[in-house]
Amino acid sequence: MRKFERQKAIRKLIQQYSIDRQEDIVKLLQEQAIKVTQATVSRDVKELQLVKLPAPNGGYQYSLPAEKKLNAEKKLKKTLHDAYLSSRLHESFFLIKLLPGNGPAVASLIDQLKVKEIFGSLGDDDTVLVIAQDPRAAKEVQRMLLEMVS
Amino acid sequence: MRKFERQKAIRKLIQQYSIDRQEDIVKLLQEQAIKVTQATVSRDVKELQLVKLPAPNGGYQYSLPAEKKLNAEKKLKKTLHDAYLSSRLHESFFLIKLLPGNGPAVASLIDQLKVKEIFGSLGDDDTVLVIAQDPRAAKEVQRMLLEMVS
DNA sequence: TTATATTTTGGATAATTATACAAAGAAAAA
DNA sequence: TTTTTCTTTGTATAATTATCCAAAATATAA
Repeated sequence: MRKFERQKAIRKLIQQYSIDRQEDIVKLLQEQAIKVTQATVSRDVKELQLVKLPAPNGGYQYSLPAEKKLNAEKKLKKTLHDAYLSSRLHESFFLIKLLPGNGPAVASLIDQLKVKEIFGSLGDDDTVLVIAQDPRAAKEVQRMLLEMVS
Repeated sequence: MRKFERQKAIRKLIQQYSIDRQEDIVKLLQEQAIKVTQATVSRDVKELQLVKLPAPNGGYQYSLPAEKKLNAEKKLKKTLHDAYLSSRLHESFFLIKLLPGNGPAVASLIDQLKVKEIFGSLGDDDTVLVIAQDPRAAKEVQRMLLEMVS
């Protein structure tokens, strides 16, 4: 999906550069051959819950909502990368098989992401069950999580 | 100082209500007999480093920059309230006497506030020395900290 | 496939926020 | 005190962001 990639790119951009205008995001995306308007970026900023943070040195800067969430994502990515074995999608469920011992941590990290499509997740020793709002949402979740593995 | 009180009121307001426009802050301040324009609120928002956070349920909401800072202030207030003995101001220095054992904690909490007027602070067992940018800043700091005691 | 529903997007603009400038106010100096 | 300097504020407006609406794109159903 185009949208998800773009949002990912936006997250990367605001971490990399000091950006204080959505128009600048538009320009930087164009350099990556991603064409969008400020209107779309505004929507993305909202969905990603990015904030325009008054910087300590005067001026402003777009920023991730909380370091927490960021850290959760980093850890999840790392853990998935290390412990991921396989996964299956069925209706609203996305089931992940992991190396033994990693289930609870991964389930907890997924919860911390607070992705709106995810209703909840739970993990036993080597398995995590992610429950999405509906089958379509589950597909989104699958895409998002598999993205992290690679 | 008028400004400091107003900013304090603003902080309180955004914690109490779900506010998504600076104009609403203006209105709510008026109910407290504090008259300001949106322009001033915009400056206050910047100084307080408040952010307009996209809310999880759609919509927006002004919010404190990080819970961290808030917690630090709460703890500091509580500790000062419990352990404060006396204080003195001299040039750029503000010296606080505390019940024994509270110095390090208070110094650390003051640092966490990241008030721009404060250059740094250090504490031994029962004393904290706050070093301000200059004598005027020190007065500000004194005012702010004594405010917390009461 | 074609038709239908859903999602995403851009254009235009409304809504909101930030700031230049000048004036008022407060502090410091004389 | 008066004068000078620094800070704070409002007005007006520039700059930026959010959203309405319609079109395009995408997915789902038939």
